[in-house]
Amino acid sequence: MKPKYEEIADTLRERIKNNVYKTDTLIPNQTDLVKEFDVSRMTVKKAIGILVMEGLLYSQRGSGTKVLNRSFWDKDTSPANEYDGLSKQMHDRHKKLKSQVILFEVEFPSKEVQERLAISEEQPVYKIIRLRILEDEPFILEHTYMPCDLVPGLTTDILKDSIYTYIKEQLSLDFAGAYRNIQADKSDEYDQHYLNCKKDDPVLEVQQVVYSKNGRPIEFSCSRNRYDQRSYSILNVDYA
Amino acid sequence: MKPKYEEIADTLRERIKNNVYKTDTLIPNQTDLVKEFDVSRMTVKKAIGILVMEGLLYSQRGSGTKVLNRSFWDKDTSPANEYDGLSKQMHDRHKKLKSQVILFEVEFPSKEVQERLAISEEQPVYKIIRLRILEDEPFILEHTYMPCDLVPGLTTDILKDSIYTYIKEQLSLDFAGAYRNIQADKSDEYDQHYLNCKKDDPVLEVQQVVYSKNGRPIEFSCSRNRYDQRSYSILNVDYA
DNA sequence: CAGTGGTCTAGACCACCAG
DNA sequence: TGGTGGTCTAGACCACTGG
Repeated sequence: MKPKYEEIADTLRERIKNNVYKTDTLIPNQTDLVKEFDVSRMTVKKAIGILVMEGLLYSQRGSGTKVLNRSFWDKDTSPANEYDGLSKQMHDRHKKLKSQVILFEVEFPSKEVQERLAISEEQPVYKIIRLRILEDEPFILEHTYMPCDLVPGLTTDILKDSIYTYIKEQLSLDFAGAYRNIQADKSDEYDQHYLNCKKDDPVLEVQQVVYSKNGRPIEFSCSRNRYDQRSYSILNVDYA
Repeated sequence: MKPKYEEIADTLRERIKNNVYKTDTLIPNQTDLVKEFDVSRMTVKKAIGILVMEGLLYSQRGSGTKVLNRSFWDKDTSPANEYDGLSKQMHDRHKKLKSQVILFEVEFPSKEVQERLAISEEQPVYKIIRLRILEDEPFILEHTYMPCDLVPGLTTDILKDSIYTYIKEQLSLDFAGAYRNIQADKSDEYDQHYLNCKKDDPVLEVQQVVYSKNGRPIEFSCSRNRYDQRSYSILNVDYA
């Protein structure tokens, strides 16, 4: 059962997308929305707060809540605050994503992996290297580590499809959040070979640790992105 | 006057920093905090929500609210969701930052700048190029555009110091949020000259648009960062 | 000035996790 | 089963914006 404020947020989001609430106009005030949805004002406000965070609305005390023009971001960039997996992201954009499994094995974790996944050296981890191919062009070279006990039953078939879908739907594990670090780097021979890039092409490296809702890190990964194919975007709003 | 929930959030943050609430232990439950601060539970919850967003606390229904171990992020990375300006960020870390003004002029905006700053072609903008030097090493080459009418009275002296301090303290303008895009790029001759980097060194490029609280974009800038000196970090939490 | 959103209260019920 | 945090209400007062 979804909370009411999420339902309301979904409804409002839909209205913005369908131009029921037009860009640069004010949406109905909170008292009217209270009447329409028959909830208390705190609930309406919380729903609006979500859309403010998403950059769709902007509230100003004294004047009202305005629909923002979001058109010019949302291009080919990846929102750096989503971590639902590449498969879903590309599926939503109707892009064709394939994954080539380069390596899939089990090992004891190195010092760094132990730290990132907060596990001991005796807890085995999957080590996965995948090449993600977008519209038949090499795109991202992805090194992933996951604790075996948290993600049992992984197979090559799953890796070719979507790990995240498997985790969510088969294992019923939810994500609580993620920590990411983004930097530029020179490409090494490995990158050049798989990403099919030139010797002096840089790569965009994204390291991330994803946490599951029970508090344990579920994934540590390092993505080497073709510099000309991928960029990250971040929207930041001073919470209202 | 700060809202109560911010005051409480500050207090709790302080306690975490001072180890009054220790890592991996539970903080007092919300009913106890209600008694201590003599506020309603909604207010306590909102305060906790802020710290959850900051990655300091983790709440779980049924068990309590735990202090997280934040130690291993927060190194030399820059949080990608702060935009208080480099001067403040480095001052907070006790790093010595200097700025060399390479260009400071006024012009009519190009098509791209018009779009980003949401202004017409007749509204003049400042065009600023600064080299930011950290601990006597070139660090970032920064191209900035700002609408003249929003930021009147800019001088070279201000540019050498901190634009953001000037905007906040002298002009009393507050920021509402920012939008950023991060990507890797090859360095051009301009970068190589000023950042003192090699021909095959990549750069990390960050474009950003900062919005003021009245809703207007106040800055459009493009930072070219030395790839070996700077990375961005993002913490993402599914709002609780 | 009227109207807006921001904060806050004092309750209530519910979903979830532990022992 | 007892205790936790998550949601929600029906009010209230305040701060700010705009005419």
